[in-house]
Amino acid sequence: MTLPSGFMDEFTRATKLVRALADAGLRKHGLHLGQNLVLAALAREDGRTPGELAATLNVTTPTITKMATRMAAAGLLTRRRDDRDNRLVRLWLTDAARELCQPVEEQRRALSESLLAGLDDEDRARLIDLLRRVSENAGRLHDGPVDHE
Amino acid sequence: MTLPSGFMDEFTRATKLVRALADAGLRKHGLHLGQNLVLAALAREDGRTPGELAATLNVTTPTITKMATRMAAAGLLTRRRDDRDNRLVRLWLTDAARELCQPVEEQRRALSESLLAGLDDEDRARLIDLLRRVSENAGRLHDGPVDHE
DNA sequence: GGCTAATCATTGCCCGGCTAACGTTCTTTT
DNA sequence: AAAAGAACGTTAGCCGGGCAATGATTAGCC
Repeated sequence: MTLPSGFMDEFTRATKLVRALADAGLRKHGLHLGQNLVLAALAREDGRTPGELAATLNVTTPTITKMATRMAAAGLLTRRRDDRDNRLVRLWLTDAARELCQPVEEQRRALSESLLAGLDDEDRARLIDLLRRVSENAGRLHDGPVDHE
Repeated sequence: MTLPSGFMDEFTRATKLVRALADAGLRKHGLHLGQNLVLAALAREDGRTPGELAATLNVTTPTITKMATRMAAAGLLTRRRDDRDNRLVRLWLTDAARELCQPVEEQRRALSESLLAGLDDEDRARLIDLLRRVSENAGRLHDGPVDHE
């Protein structure tokens, strides 16, 4: 009974702090938090559609389109409609964006390392495993409860 | 080398899922995500100022004032200026809000339990401890790097 | 006492997330 | 072939987060 709902408290606290740090780190490269994800996804496979990106990033399509608009304005990507299916829009990274990938990834790795400072390999593996199990539980709750009321 | 930056990935994934579930849960009580925190803080001590709330919730003051505006519109709290110091604004929960406290807290506890399903007490304690250590690392990084460049 | 400083809250604008409504463009069906 | 349907992306509007600038009020220092 020493932890009534201590998990939620500690979790939200951690997310806020980590989020702030990630944002600060990205900002140094002229990126905003979240654009990181689009960058990485497109780096792995260029020319994806907003819908595809949204699915792989676990966000909604409107989130992607708005981010794409800002990133296009920032010269990070270009929009082009698909030739065969004119409903589709394909997003392509610019050279400028592609040059950001590596430093951003490095910065991300460094942040991860800093956050895990003091944890040995066993602790890290355990933390990741526990987070994964929480996510799995969350995923189950997502689909399951279509709701009684 | 099996986890290049697996922590960040798994962490952001977990935060998104947990956030979504918490939001859905709150929504059933007519609350929005985040108002929960204001509610709990005011329940513990009513009549606090936006600045105080912001400090305890680790959020900026504008975030609180905007949330206060919405919550006031929703009939959850009332604004009143301090008599002695007219700069200060004090926020007071309405009876309606106070009646939400317990069910919301219960719902929060239930969510926590669901998320931790399958984890024994030892795992839970470990997870919370690991999160705390991550937060501590993050906190240190927050103050420390006043930045070299 | 009066002028300057510091302290609050608020407002405005940005980013990221959501849902809902809309307009286009294929696909299917008939 | 034409009409109904499905699949996409975009827009609009909300909430929660941030920062910067404004305005009001108090505290401090002449």
